[in-house]
Amino acid sequence: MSTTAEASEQPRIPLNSERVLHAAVDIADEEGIESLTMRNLAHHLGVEAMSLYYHVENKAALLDGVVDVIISEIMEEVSTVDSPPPEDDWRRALRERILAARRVLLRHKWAPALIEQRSTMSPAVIFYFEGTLEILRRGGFSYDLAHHAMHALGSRALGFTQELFQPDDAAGEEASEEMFEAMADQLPYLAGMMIEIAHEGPDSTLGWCDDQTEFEFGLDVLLHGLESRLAASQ
Amino acid sequence: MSTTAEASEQPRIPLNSERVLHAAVDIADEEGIESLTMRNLAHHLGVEAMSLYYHVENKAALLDGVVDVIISEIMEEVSTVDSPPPEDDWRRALRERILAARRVLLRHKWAPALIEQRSTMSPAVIFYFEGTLEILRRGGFSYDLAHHAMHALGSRALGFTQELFQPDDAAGEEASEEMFEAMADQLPYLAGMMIEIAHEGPDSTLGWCDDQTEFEFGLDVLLHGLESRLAASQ
DNA sequence: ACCTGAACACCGTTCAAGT
DNA sequence: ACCTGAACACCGTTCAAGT
Repeated sequence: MSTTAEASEQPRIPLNSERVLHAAVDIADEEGIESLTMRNLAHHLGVEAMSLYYHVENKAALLDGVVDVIISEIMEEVSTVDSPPPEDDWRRALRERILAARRVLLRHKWAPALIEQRSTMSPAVIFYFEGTLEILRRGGFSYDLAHHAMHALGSRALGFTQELFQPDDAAGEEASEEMFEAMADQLPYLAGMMIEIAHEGPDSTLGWCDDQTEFEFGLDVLLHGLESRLAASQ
Repeated sequence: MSTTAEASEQPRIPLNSERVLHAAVDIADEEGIESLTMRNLAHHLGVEAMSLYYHVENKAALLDGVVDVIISEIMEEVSTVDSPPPEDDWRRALRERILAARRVLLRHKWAPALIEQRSTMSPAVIFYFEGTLEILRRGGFSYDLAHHAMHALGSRALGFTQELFQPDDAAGEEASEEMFEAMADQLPYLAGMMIEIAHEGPDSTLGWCDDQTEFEFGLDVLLHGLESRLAASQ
């Protein structure tokens, strides 16, 4: 799948932008997004770096294309869930849509940061939000309230939220804990929380993003709050 | 303030890490974060690039230091607001704290992305969250619920949320609109929303982040939702 | 103690050239 | 139509050396 193409005698299959983009996703998945360089990508495809520019305008366009691949994957995943019609239960329909999107991002942990970074107004992203808006409208939201709701959801609508501290390796976690202990006497509330809450191991699922239960808690708080607004508007 | 130090006959004031970090913030403010390179930073300080490594371990440490400068500025701003004691009105106290933090980020629009990117568990960040947790506790939250609440707030607790599409220049906006119009017939809900909602000009305040009214809407929805949870827990 | 110059290993990208 | 090689203008960083 992602084996580096070796110099072989077989006639070379010509590249196309689709193959380039999927190879880019594979590299990000397996080696991390920081390894996604033009030179490394070319190497994986058994080609010189400069050849990529025939299929992709530049690196920025490559990254936009990668985001599109991920969003397309999200669209596919979202289309497989069979929620109740939004007229019956918009809250459940929206919730399941968002959790489906999240499932895809769990397979590509580097993707949330990239999606935010590039804030791409691509067709794929637009279509995704069209579907989200449809649920809200069919659930009874005015355009105005639906618009606010989508802003309030923010990146959560796509299945992720950037969590502040989430050490990405064990070393980082250890360092944080040491620092924390050194300051514990000046941090009565945090210290109290640490004592009371069983720090239940590495449940974090989306890299430096939140883990599943926290994501669902925050999502449900928002959905509940939005429901109040909807009720007040009707 | 940020003028490049010229070759002058005055005896050179020796650098220190504080001056380095503040110069770095100035560069990010005035030239954009992408202009914050070791070489450019050194040039602004009238020094060779290699000199910086005497005061800062490497670029990663520089960026962590820059984040700390911003968080310190937030701490200062937050300390100037005189909210009611959280025992009387935790919701207002928390709201005003968050909006104060946001005011600082509006002065450093590049900062939210950097803060997320580096997810630094620095003393400054920890102290900020200690203060947030204090409000929740004194407002009646259990440690467990307060913990969930802080996750639910996420980066909003620091005064920002990363909005998905927010074109950063006029050209980008125009391009998006063209694309949108080309697809309008396949996007009935988004098209309907566009028609109904007056697209009230460039109100966006935090770069590709949300504008002030949307931020407050989302914040209030969350605070309301959290209040429900609190009431249910008491 | 503080700063420098040359050099290295990387980037993305251009341009003219090959098949 | 598709790919390449050499070169350019950048990065962050090392290391040995200067004052």
